Amino acid sequence: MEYRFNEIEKKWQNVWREKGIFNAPNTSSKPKYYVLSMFPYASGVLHVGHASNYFIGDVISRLKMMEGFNVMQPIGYDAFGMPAENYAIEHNSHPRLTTEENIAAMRIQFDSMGFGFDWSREISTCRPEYYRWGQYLFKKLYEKGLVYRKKGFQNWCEKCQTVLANEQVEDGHCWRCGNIVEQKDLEQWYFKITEYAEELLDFSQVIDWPERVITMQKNWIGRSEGAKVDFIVEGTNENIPIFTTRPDTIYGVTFMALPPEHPLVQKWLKEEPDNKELQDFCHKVINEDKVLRSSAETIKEGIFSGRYAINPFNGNKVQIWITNYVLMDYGTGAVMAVPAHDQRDYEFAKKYDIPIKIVIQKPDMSLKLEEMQEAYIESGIMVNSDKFNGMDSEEAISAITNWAVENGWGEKTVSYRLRDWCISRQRYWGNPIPVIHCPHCGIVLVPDEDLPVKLPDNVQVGRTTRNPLLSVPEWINVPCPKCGAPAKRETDTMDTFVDSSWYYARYTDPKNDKQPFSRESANYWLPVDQYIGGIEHACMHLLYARFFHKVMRDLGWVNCDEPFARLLTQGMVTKDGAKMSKSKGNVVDPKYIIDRFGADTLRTFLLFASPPEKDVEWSDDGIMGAFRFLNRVWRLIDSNLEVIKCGLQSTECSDNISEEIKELRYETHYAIYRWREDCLQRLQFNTAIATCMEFLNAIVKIKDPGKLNAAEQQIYAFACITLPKMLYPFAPHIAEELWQKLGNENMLNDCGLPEYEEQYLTRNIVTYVIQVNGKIRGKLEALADINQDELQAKALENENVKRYLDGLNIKKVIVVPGKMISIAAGK
RNA sequence: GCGAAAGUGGCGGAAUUGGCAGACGCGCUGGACUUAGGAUCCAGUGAGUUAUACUCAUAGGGGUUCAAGUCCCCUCUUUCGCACCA
Repeated sequence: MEYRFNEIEKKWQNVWREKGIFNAPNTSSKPKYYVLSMFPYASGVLHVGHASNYFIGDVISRLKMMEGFNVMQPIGYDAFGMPAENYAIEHNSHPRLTTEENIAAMRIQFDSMGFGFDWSREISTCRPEYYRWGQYLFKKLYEKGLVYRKKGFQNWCEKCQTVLANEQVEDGHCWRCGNIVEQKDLEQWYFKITEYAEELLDFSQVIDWPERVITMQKNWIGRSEGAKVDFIVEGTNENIPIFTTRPDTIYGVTFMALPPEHPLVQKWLKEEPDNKELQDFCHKVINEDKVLRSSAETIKEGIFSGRYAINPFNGNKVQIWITNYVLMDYGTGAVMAVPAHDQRDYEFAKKYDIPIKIVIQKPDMSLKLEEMQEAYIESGIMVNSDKFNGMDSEEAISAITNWAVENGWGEKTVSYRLRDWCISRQRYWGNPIPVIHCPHCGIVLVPDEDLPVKLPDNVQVGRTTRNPLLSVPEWINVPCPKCGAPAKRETDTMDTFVDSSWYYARYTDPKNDKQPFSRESANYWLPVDQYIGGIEHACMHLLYARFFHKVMRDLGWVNCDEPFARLLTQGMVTKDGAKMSKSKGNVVDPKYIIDRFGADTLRTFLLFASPPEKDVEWSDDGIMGAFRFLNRVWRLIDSNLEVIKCGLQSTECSDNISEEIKELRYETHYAIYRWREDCLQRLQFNTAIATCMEFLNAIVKIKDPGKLNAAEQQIYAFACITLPKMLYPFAPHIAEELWQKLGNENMLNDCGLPEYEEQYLTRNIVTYVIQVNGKIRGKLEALADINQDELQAKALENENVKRYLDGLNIKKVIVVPGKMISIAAGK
């Protein structure tokens, strides 16, 4: 019978569904294992690139089931957001409809690929049953003081008509549409992720995260230790706190640098409305592109404020400059400028003829002001620094900080590059922020019993460039929940990254309508044992989710410290060297492949082509290779069915076994051994599949199994029945079919992992390589347990070896048991 | 500029602790067979050389070692991340 993949795949997909084998119970005698692949955006189409991500999770999930775990592998949809809204606009429809249509289409696609998802846990972030709890979480965060509103200059994408978080700005462009990001002064909602900065730097509770992701997050959070020091504005009692990582250079301060956004500068602007130069400069800088402005290549500019600050350490009076190179939202938003020892300050001082003062000398004291071409930023010996002179500058950092603390001028502090997370978006298709603005009571949270704040349906998306919610007065105008006075709903919706920051926890209890999830479910399943997703989320989703998880822990909802114990960042599928994408027109539709070769072929090819974390280049020829392989497996078992079944029943234990079959027995157990290493220890599925192929080649070498004696048939049958087991995680349909054909009544997820026997992992005859002075000069076959002297003697008898030893004295012989004999010889 | 990872046949990729470099697959070459298929089976396939023998070969150069793709030093290239964060 030929390999009818279409029939087989449908058959088993139905069986799996009917038996519900992938529906994980929330209680079990088995240990739990939670496998999760980052949920897809509800775009309606899965190309093979998406599919390959989920195949990795599916392999792990099936392996863990075989291993005896209670495995949960849920799936859902990230369904809010601009692409869905834009898609609806293009199709002149409503995102609710188009999104649900998309989800239905994706479900069919997922099913056709044979995924073992627990469909009973399916979620979609755009459904009120889900987003209701996102609003509830927002309220909890608000109550904990982790939510605030702030007016300020924001990343704004004109095309998407919304603000963007810093993480969503890539090289000055919108991460979604590529439009140039502008600055707009807006009042926005923030989550205080910085409150958790220190803990987010701690990765001690994750097991197997790629070092790369950890480094990226650490850099993104950007912890700097330093000091805060107060400088007083001369003649006033106004204080300018500065943050510096180099307190050792404080005697070298020759000016102060403030950004135009600094509150003091803003105050001076009000005091001097007629100072045109000052007004113009500040206005110009504030409106400059933020990204451009914060680029190292931008020319530093500034204007003297006419005011002076007093250095508390020496009483020196220094000019206060307003500049374009200081950022308001880092540190204290003010810099003590030390041109001699900071390159940026140096450039600025040179340009505006501000004095430069050396306070750190090179160890050889060779630093001269006249010869300086750039700032000396290394450590050295303290000079011109009063009582600290002669001290090593590294030591001076703490000495000077302590001195400031003792005198009440400053303190030791830590600054982070990480900014608070701006979560408001001026778009319709997102989770409404559950807030009502009352003219009397101010910001009022929507009471729990009124949740969810549902998105109004009667919205014409695309009619206006403004937030469509602004055009629904019956939705906006509500009585204040506190005082009953006419009030207005918040029209901002939440960043979709909020929705995806806690979905992994919702899966543990997806139908709960009393709370986001029960503690029991969450604590049973969490943390996610294996998370799988793209590296592009290193500083976005993965950081946000860790933040949310820690907040939920502090709310007492979950016990563990981290959401994702192990993380695998999978590579993408490329075609013609580029990432598959609709815009590039290089997508491959899985349906096309499945119709022609089956899902098992698609899975096998993608998993075989490269290790999971590396990119895979799409190859039509590669598909053929995988297809051929599965056909060979099919033919082997299908055409030897009777012999195998007979062998399986045999209990013959005679020693009358040919060398050929002994070799097969060795190959079988060795294949199992390697497969287990690759699958369970290294998660290297490409080599696990290669092992399956080699194993098949080894079995096929036995030409006429019908002629084997009973003992041999038993070994042969064991090999043949092991192959479907090994194939199951990768090509589950064909594996189940062959398993059943061989007379098994259970299912493969339930039959345990293939087991090897230690005694068969060694061959009795081993090939030894003989090296002379590091070069291979011969080989010999010997019994594995041969003694060393005998082996050495045999090696020296080899004709070719003799030739190369001619005229030389043997100096040393090294025997590597079971592998080689290395002879070192010389004159 | 700083940091990290990587560099192996025509291609994708193997090589567990330093122990036969190129597993497995693709492609290619030759052959068999035929039910002419998107077949299948057999043999070969790093380069070089009169070769069952040898030489060279894991980006390049040096080193350690009986033995190096693997360890150490230098150089080059590529990819990724960060890049006025005081």
